[in-house]
Amino acid sequence: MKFTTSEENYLKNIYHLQVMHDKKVSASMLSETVNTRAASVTDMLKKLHKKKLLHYEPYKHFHLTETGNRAAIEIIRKHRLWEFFLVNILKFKWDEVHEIAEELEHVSSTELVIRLEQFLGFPSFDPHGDPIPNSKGKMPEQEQLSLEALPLKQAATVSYIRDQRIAMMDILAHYQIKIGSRLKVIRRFDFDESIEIKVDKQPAATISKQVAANIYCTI
Amino acid sequence: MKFTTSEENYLKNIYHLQVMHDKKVSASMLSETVNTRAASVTDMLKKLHKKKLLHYEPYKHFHLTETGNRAAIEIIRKHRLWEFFLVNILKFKWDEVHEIAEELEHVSSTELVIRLEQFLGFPSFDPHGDPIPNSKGKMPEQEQLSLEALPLKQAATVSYIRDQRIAMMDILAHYQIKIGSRLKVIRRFDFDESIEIKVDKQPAATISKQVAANIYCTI
DNA sequence: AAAAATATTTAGGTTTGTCTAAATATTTTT
DNA sequence: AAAAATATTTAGACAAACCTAAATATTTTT
Repeated sequence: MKFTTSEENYLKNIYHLQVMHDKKVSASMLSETVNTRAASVTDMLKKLHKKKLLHYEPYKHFHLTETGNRAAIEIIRKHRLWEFFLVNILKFKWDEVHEIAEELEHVSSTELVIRLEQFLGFPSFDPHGDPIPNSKGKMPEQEQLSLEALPLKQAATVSYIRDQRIAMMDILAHYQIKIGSRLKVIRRFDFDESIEIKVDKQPAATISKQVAANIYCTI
Repeated sequence: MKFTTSEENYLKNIYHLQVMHDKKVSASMLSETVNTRAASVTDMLKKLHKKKLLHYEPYKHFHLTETGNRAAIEIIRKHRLWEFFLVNILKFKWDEVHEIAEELEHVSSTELVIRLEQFLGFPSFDPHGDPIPNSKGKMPEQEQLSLEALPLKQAATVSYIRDQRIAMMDILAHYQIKIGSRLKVIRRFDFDESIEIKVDKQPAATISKQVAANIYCTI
């Protein structure tokens, strides 16, 4: 199926909002992300509904159909592959590529995307660390970063502990860190490479390099 | 200046028609190449005129202004660079890339084009042999092909005669071939590698391989 | 549970780029 | 040079995607 640029932008943004807000997407949220007045959003929601891309009833929350979801993922796939291309092949900086990829993602050829992906070596993550779905729409497993590698202030979810011996578990219990905890690195101290972190709603705490190196998380 | 996709397509097509028909471009010709009814073409001509991209007066022939010309060349430049990319990097066949390049040429970032060109090694000709203008809009010298290499039915202009001895000149005079003649190869005979050509408005004629090899032309 | 605030939709417009049909110019033929 | 043919423009519509203002639903507050 082929879509207009506008339809594609709506699909993509609905998808992102769904992921971020647990399927509960409202017209006003969408209105903000697509930078368009609510009344216009309503028009488009009806259009997407008529095309069976969206489950939608007036005044209710809405969400993508299976077809809509698949279409959104294809657009996101293109966006991220182009970002990868722009940064890794054309040597743009990672913060310069978003706008350009916003245009490139609407180029329609499927064959182009397949060949581009192949040329790039089937990358799994784009330069911002976002996963690149494969041609079947499957997202790769989230990349895991140790706390040593996690960028400052980047919120993350603890997903894996490498050294699982009791001594390590004691420390984790002490700081109340567990799989699923949300945390961010606030500061790194050069002297001993210790790092200050904030876990969930607790006050900030400082952990050693050895501990940090064993905690992995996903962004 | 930024243009809509539609404006860009008109600019590009006017440019091509101008080159092919010596500045004498008519609305009906354009109507054919942009695949749009004449009435719609008129609308766009007025719009381009108002934007000072086109010299235009009702019922008269029209031609691009300097600004319009420059814009058209920039679009053509993008088209040809992308074609080069598609064929030489993504390994498409040369006859598969036109449509895709028609979309890519409208991606607006100037920086993208510059980096793409650099990545590709500043190519001078696209996979179809068409010249790629540089970032200042200058076309490289046309690639010259001998009649032996000229694709069947490809219209070309005679630009150079390698062997300029009298015997050769006699032959050329006989066939009324001179620098600037328009010709195309109609047929190649396997037996003696002679080729049938059509020069200007004359009836078809057949020339030997030796003669063909000495006539160079540009597409 | 009523009032107030907020969210969403409807109604009626606008712009861009297209269309058809009719009017008008220009060019070609006789 | 008049008639016929062809090319171009004008007039009036339409779809897509947006807008504002007003009407209507829903949610939150009191």
